[in-house]
Amino acid sequence: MAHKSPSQKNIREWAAVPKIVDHDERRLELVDATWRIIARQGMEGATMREIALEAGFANGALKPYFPTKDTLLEFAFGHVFNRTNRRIADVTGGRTGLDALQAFCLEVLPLDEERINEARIVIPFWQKAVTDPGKAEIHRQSMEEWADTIRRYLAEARNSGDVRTAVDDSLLASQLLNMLLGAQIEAALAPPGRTDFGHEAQLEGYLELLRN
Amino acid sequence: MAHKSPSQKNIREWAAVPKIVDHDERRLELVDATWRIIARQGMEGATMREIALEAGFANGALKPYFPTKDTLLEFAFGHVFNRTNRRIADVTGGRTGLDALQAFCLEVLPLDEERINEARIVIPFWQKAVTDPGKAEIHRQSMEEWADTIRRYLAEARNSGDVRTAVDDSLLASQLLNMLLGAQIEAALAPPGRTDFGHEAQLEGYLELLRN
DNA sequence: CTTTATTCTCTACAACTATAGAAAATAAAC
DNA sequence: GTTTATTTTCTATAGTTGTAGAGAATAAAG
Repeated sequence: MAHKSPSQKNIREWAAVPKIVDHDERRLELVDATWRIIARQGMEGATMREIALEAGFANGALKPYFPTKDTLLEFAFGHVFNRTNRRIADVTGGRTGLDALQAFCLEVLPLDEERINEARIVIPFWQKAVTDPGKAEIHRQSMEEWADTIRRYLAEARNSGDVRTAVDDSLLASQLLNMLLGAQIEAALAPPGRTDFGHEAQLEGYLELLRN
Repeated sequence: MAHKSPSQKNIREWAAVPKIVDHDERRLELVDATWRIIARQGMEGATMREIALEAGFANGALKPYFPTKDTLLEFAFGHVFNRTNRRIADVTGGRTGLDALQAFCLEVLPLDEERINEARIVIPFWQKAVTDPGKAEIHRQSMEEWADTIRRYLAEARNSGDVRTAVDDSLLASQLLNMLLGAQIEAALAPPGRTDFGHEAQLEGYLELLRN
């Protein structure tokens, strides 16, 4: 515990109180700078110095907020995940069945510049995860959650008669999940500026397969 | 040109001829060592010193065979690609239609330890490709070739009546390709030792979707 | 102004990197 | 043995990295 409680700020009754920065907010600022660097220069450019510079600080200013680089990266990756999941929750709220499934996929697919950038961030994360069991576990858990979600929507779609294929739902969920991951790679490796990969049509086509 | 022609060795008529190593073969040795290091310790462990050690040499011994690290890595990545494509050619030879398509996919999927290791290598490659247009182009071209192959098999399968779905073949090819890429990620991030991810069943299920 | 706690800059450092190149080891031919 | 061309080791170098920590800058309160 290096910096008191991060959430309750400016609570001090007796004396000089020059505390200005909200540590949580600052952490998010730094994560945002990190995010920008990785998207622009790739993981190799994401040095502590470069991140600090991007955030408008000098070399050592990150230390009080992230004791180590790995802490910063872990936080940054987690933040992207959380944001994606929040967007998913927003978009699928109220929907069910194939409709919800489509909304879910459209939110995960790299369909605009922002989400293509996220794809450019998730690939370095995967590389780290290859040799970092902790990060691999984060990924595994996220994917399991997503698979559960997909299976739930598929079950609803079967009840309503929208999905009629004889293929097992668990297989379908795995297929769809892998398709979504593959789409990240395609988008992340494309030359900057490209935003159309036909992923919507690809998704439509897949959902069509499920209806038969 | 640092080391004469690499292919024609031991051709010398007049005097002392102590040349022993076949440069091409040595390059493959070094690439193999690199491959092992990346699979075991990840990309971060693949330093020139570590690679040399793994190959049984000292620090500077790689220089005559690969003038720079990037040369070595590019060659190593290319070698994995070529080997995969050679295996694909072996396995699909003589087959057509859905049969060939299945064989193709089963060869690309990470179904055994060796191909899971290849998945652990392709992810670092992807990360490099995110900021290295040259490597991205290698990937793009490979994927285009694979997509062509898949489309050819799909066309054959339609002619024979095996594939009857109304969904366009190009969309199907993209779907399948992305599924294959996603499977690489799943396998590469799994804890070492796991070899069964249900990818065969996933593939069977997808081919079943195409038949309807 | 002074006091005081916080925030940030700046310099320093040890570890590690790719790479270069001199020198030693090597092994065939004589 | 000597000669000779190749191969490999070894040491050196310049650059970069994450991290540490002293000190300066900062800003509110008295």
